[in-house]
Amino acid sequence: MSSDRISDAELTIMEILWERAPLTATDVAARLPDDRDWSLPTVKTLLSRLLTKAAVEHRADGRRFLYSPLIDREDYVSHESKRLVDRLFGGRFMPLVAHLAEQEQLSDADISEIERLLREMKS
Amino acid sequence: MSSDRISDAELTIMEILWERAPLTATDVAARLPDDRDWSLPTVKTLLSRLLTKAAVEHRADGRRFLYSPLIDREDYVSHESKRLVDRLFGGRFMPLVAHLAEQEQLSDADISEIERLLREMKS
DNA sequence: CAATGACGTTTACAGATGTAGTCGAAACGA
DNA sequence: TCGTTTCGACTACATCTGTAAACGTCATTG
Repeated sequence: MSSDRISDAELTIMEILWERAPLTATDVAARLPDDRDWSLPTVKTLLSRLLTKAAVEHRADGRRFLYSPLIDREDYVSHESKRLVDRLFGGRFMPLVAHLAEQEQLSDADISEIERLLREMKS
Repeated sequence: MSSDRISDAELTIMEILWERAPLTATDVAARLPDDRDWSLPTVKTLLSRLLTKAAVEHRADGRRFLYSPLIDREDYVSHESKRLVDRLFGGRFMPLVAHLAEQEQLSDADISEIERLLREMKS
C-alpha cells in the first residue's frame, strides 16, 4: 500500500523523480544533491524499496528500468504536514502556523506576501 | 546529546511527562492514551532510552525513580516544525502557508488569526 | 568470441524502533 | 522471617533504515 511511510533517504530519491521523470537508477544517482553522495547500489536499494511501497513504478526500457513517481508530491506534502500537525498540535493547523510565524524572522515583504495570499483565500 | 531524535513511541511518553511531572514509570504507564496500551516493561524501556537521549532525567525517590522532562515541549515542537519546513518546503515558511491555503485547511477564523499575528509582527 | 562494463537482484550488516520477557534485589505483608 | 510484590536493569527479537558489497546476466567492444 502507499500507506507505508517514506523514509528520509527515500524522500531524497522521490524529490529527484518529482523534479524529472522517468529516470534510470544511474540518472537518479547523478542527480543526488551534494550532501547525499551515495553509491549506485544504495540508490538502487532505495528505488526498489520505493517500488515495494508502491511510491514509484518502473517501466522496462531495453534492459534498464525507467522509474517514475506513483504518488504525488502534493499528496505527500499534505500527508506529512497533517501527520506533524496531528502529532504536535492536536490536529489543528493554526497553532503550527502561529508557532512558525513567531519563530521565524519574516521580512516585511514576506508578511505582505502572506497577507496577499490570505486575502485571495478569503474570497 | 539531546540532538537524538525522539521516536513516535517516545513522544507518547514525553507528552505524558510534559503534562505532569515528576512521575514514576508506573504512573506514566497508567496515563497512557487508550490507543497505546503498552506493558510496563515497554514503558520502562522507552523511559531508559529517553534517559540515554538526555530527553528526561530521573531522581531517586526511595527505591523508585521519578522522571521529569529535560527538554522543553516548546523547543521540541519548534525543532520538529522546522524539520518539516526544511524537508518539505525548502526551509521557507511561505510555501507552507500557500500549501495550506490551497488545501483549504485553514478556516476563515484561522486566516483572520494569522492576519492579526502578522500585523503584530510588523510593528 | 572473449573480456569488460552496465544493470537489476540478492544479501549484508549495524543502528534505531516497537514491544516485551526475565532476573536479581529490595520492600512489604503475614 | 519468608514469600510475594515491585522496581530497575538487562536481554530479546522482529522490523525499518541507511548504506553498500556481491553476484549473475546481458550487451558491447576489441
